[in-house]
Amino acid sequence: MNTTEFDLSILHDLTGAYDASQVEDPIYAFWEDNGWFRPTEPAEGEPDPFTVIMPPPNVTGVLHLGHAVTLTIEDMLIRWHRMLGEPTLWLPGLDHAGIATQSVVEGQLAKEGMTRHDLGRDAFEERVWDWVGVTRPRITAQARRMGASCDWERTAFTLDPTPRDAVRKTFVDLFNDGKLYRGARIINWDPQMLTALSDVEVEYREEEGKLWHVRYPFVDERGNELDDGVVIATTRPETIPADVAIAVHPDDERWQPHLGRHVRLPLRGFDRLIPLVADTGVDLEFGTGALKITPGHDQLDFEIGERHGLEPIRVVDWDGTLTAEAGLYAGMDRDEARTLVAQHLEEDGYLLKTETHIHNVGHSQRSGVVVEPLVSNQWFVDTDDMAAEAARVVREDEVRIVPERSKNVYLQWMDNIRPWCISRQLWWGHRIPAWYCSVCDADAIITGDDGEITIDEGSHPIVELTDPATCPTCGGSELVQDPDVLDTWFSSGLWTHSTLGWPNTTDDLSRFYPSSVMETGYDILFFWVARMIMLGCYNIGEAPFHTVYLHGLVRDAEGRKMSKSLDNVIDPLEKADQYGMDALRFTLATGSTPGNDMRLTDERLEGSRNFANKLWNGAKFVLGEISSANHNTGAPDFSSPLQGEVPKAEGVPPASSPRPLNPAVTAPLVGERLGNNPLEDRWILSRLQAVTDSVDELLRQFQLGEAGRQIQDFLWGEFFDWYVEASKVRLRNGDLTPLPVLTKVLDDGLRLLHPWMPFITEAIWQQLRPHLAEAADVDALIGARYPQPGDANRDLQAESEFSAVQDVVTAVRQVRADYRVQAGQFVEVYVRPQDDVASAVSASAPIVEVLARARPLAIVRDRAEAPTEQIASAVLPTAEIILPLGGLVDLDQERARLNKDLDNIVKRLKGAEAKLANEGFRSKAPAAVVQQAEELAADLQRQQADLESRIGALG
RNA sequence: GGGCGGUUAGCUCAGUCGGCUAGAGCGCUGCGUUGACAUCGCAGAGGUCACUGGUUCAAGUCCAGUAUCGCCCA
Repeated sequence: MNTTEFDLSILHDLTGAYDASQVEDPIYAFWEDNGWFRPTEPAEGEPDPFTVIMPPPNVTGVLHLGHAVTLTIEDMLIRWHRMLGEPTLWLPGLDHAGIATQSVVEGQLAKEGMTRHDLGRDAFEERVWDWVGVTRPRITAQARRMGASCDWERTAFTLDPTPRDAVRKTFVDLFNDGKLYRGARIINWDPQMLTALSDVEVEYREEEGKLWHVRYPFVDERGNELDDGVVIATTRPETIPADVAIAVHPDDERWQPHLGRHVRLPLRGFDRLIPLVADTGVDLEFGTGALKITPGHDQLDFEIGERHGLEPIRVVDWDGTLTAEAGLYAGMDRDEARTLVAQHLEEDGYLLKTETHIHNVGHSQRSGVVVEPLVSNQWFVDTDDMAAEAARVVREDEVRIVPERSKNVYLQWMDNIRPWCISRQLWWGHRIPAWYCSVCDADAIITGDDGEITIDEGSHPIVELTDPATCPTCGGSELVQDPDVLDTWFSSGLWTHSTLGWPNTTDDLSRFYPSSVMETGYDILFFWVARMIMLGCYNIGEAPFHTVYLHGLVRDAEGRKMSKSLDNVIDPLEKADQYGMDALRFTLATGSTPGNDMRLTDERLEGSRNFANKLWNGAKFVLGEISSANHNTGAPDFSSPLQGEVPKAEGVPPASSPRPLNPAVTAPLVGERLGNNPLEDRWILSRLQAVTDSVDELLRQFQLGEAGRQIQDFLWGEFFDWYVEASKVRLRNGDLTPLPVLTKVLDDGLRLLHPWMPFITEAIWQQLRPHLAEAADVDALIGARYPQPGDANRDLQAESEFSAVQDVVTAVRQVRADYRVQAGQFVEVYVRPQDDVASAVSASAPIVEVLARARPLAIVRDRAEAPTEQIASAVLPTAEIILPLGGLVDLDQERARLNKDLDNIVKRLKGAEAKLANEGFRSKAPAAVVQQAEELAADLQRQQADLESRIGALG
């Protein structure tokens, strides 16, 4: 690899607190310049590649916290696998986002007092491309700041030539397969954007409306109105002009005798008679049990209408006003007409009652206006077969969904799928590759006043892989292309393979399809994940990824969803400026469990920043010690201890001239040598191994948050709080033997943490690298090997022995704090350890002395060797400690302290004895559990006796 | 209406093989500026794990139901 040496000088000015702003950008450039983001070249016998296709952010706008979560999680997975030595590909891209981008640009035009129609289609498209030219680099720059280690050379855009070809090929294949057709069906219409929407682009919100109870009178043979009739309850009286029937449930006995009779539309200006039909789609419980059937403006009614051969009537027009079919209400707005219709019904005596009613109203996801279901000529994909296959691959675990519960959500949706409306009346996107002959389809091609065309019912689309030149029927050459564009999700649905070169057969496609993990938010499970699985299976014959990982949403401190209208949107880059990108990433990555939402607060970001700072300073200590050791042995030292007084950049050696290393720092820590190391060394290395094992397991289960928390707990709570402090005892005596341990734990700790906090770990590791014998072949932490699980350094005895030492230190500190002993003052301490830890405690006496400020410190075999007067004491599971504090000791206070401990011990002993007295426990619980309980009871008994005698001695 | 999730310390959340004296961070109380770090250290207080019942030797954890908050679908 052609290596760019990392310039250590950027770190020289950093003193005291860690300053992310000086580190992150140079580190990112260092990785990118050295080609770390590219997959390795294919090689014989290489491991299976690990592949992630990035969910393409919209070219509109800026990256938000949702993107930050996506990029963080994917980057972590990629970095982890890269460090496992697998070929990794993380393929980035951008989505043209038809409706979203178009509305942004239309908004810009509006400010200039223009509409897209003023510009015309071509000029408008050009205008959008200009805008995309601005946003694309902005978005990729933001992703770089977040540390995304994706392969920018493979960046894809949904409107690039290859994805265009993929769209064309899929459209043609589906059409020839009979799975894609043009037809008049009921769709969701956005009366503001003036386009059709798919079902999933409609958001239902509960709103308070009214339920009008309206009587539709029966008529006699001569058409005269009778007194009785059918009462229906409706929320939309303005659609009465579009009513074609009344439906009741076939099991509803009330209406059995009347089926087939007709009622009259009770509205002024209408004399329409409509039949009473029976259909199982009617809800017996709702309203009056009778339903007015308006196939032109309701999904369910449309289906009922189809079953009964009822022709829809359209009374609501594209712009949300009423059509000529609405009689005297024509031209009114929907809401206006509703009020007036209700008023007329009341005046005419057909309105029986009005009640307030909470119901779900569909709104356009994009414009927010109430959608109008109406019958329209659109392109539909018949998804039944594809959905069946897409359901199968998930049901049979060919595709695994994390968290598991989402599997049911997915399957339920797939099993109830409906035709997918894929045409949009927009200008920005993939133009539908269908043409119409201006001769054969002359009736269907309608040219509006503005010169724009629409295609009416009964057309004969020409769909071919290449643009047709002539009509296959008449041979005419005047062809008109379909004016609509495709649903953006149609092209995103192909993303898993169009980005790899499909429909061409490419090396990337065969090497990287299917990808390993598809990671995205659970909110686009239907929009995107479902479509990718359907289309991936359809086009390639194999599901597009092995695992779907769905993350939760980021909410504000109050748990609210972020939205522009609430003005509670948190900008990830602003937070990164404040706290550092590593801190933001760590917070997002450890803030929740898979699939659960999280709240982002400044307090949590502060905590992560503090952790980064702790790491920086802990590393500073270790590097400083290594550095001075190298000075002492005469080895040349070019490293920076992360402080200001170090040699400047010219001291950095070229990579080709390795420095001599101090063997005290680099000698391997295994086998006999480790066995002879002091307890604290064996303990921390065992703990390191335990954490490594656990992290490996958690990562494999996608428990990224828990894994991150465990690394943090280990580094801060064990390495820095205990081992580093303990190591100072030997180091201050001129004993350098802790150095290899400090080096090893720091090295592995940085490796473990790298996927979460890539910048700071790399920055520190670059300082550490010159001291690592085993890392000579790797220039960067990003490419170093991830620590692997194993047993070599596990030492359970060392863990329990050191735990006893920790208990002694903590207990001494506790007594000191209770008696307000001055923090810096050393006090005399006697420790009477249990036999099984006695030698370990004795050997660790120097550590106890320093960490507990216990001097002189005596390790004794029995109480007779320690003072008995004016003492404070504590009884631990593994030891008793005695502090002769002289005048500080207060008999009442001491009695209270010991009694409190005794109460606790007695309570627990009772519990333990009750458990052991239970025959069922002894016979059914595993032997190890029983034995553990017995040992615990014995310990507690001894502690009880010790405490009682201590209390007795107080008089 | 159907489905899913949450309910654990003052707050935000972990606790994914049932074996626990239920943890962390923040906040709070006391002490502290000790040669990596005050973005810090040491010590402490604080919980009937929403409720009811069940399974089990053993339940925060499994099952059934209830309450409540939230999400998805109709």
